[in-house]
Amino acid sequence: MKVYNTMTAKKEVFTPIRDNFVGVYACGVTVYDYCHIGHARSAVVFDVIIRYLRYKGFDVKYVRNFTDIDDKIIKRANEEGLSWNEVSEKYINEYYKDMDALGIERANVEPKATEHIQEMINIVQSLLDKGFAYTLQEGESKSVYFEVSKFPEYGKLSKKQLSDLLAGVRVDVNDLKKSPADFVLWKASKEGEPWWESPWGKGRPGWHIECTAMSMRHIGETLDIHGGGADLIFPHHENEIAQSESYSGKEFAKYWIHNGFITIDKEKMSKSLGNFFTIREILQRYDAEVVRFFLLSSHYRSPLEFSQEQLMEAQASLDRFYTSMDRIEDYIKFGQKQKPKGHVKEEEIELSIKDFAKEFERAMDDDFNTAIAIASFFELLRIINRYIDAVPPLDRAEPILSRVKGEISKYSAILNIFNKTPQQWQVALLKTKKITLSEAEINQKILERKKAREDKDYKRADEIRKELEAIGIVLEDKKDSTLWKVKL
RNA sequence: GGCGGCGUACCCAAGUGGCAAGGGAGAGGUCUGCAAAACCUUUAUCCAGCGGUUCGAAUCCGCUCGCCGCCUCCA
Repeated sequence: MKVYNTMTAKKEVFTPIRDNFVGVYACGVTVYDYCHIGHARSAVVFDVIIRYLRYKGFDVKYVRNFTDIDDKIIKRANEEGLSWNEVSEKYINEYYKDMDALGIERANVEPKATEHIQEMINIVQSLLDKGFAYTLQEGESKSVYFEVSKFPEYGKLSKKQLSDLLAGVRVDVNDLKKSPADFVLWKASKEGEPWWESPWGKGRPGWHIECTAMSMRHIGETLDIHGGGADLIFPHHENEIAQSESYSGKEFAKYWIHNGFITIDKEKMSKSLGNFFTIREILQRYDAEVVRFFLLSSHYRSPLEFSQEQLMEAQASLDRFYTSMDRIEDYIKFGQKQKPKGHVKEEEIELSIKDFAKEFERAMDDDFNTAIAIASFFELLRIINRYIDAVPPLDRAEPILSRVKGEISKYSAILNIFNKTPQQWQVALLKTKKITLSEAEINQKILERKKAREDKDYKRADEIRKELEAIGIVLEDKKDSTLWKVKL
């Protein structure tokens, strides 16, 4: 299995540090607002990576944190007249609502920064003791800064030269830091801000230190995989490396995995540009599976352009998938009603199933290429459709089609898409398309039309078809039944 | 300004040295009471442009053009 490592800028063979154990730490979210589709991408990407690592037999410990104290949370609390922890608690709950809807599995540990204050203080103290950090008096208390020049490898992840960084930096006149590139480990708290007691007086943690404290406590001093959005490479992960490696004297993480951005009109989606969509507003109009499919339909490192058209396409692809699945189920249920039209050998289907599994793994082994993994499902379905078209005898077709279903559900569990029944998919569409007609009512209409057709009252039958189509339901007549589908 | 990435058909999107995956859309056909689905055929002699390396390049190298990201909080 190969994984692209931001540190080396190459795909590398993946080998865990400790036998079969894989410790993964992914930077989660700062909980001060609703999550947007960019957060969803990161969450879905790492969800699939974790699922695949487990499928490969690794013993994965997945840690994903919540940053529950920082400037934005404090600001939000002041705006809403709440305490900082009421804000963080609220948005953690909202986070779970969105992520659960998207089928994101919970991490093994989901630690909060504020539950690790003591660990952070210990690390900061140690960095001071070792001479990597210094204090500055700020008001009543002191802040602690990491002195970047003490870490010669600074910039190795983001491929930046310290001198270049300093050249471009905006100098704050009030800044007493030894160097503008130095970053805060522990912040002296200002009047009215939340604080914790520390050797430096009342203060709160800097942003980066929490990840060092939490990853070391829950995994160890060296992580197998550290991940997050590409925007975290600098400065967040760079700073984490500096403080962690200075503290432990060990490599902080073996593999660095970063997902690309969601763009809108080619520009990065961001709060400041105001061009973002929250997960929940998208889920109003599209089923969560559509969103997941969309997010996995391109490689995780590529930029991904978000638009209505993209979501519609994802929806159409899923519909095609479920239509084929329905056909398979239908064949198993009703079997052969016509004379065989060809002679597709079952051995060939066996082979195709094996090819599908191989192709899926080959794709995922190559830096989690979900785009190809998804394509492999469609390739298999095309072959199965062709097989069913040949009208094979049921005694031969039933076992092989059941196997196809089994294989599909085995691999779809890794992506956590393609896992509904065709029926559930259509019901999900009724909901997102805001069609108020119930399944029972639709079936009633179908029954009525069936009678009309039996009486050769095609005029009435067509009326019913048109009536349903007007509210967004299309009918497909099959040999033994009529299938209803939501018009896309 | 420094560093990095991207540019593949009408649209989305794989492919990183050996005849250009997959999905959507379009066209023609088979099937069908009608319709749909499905299947078959078809849609890039070519991968931003120009040059080079090679028996051979979308894939490697150089230059040019265009777009984007990071350098400040950010998934």
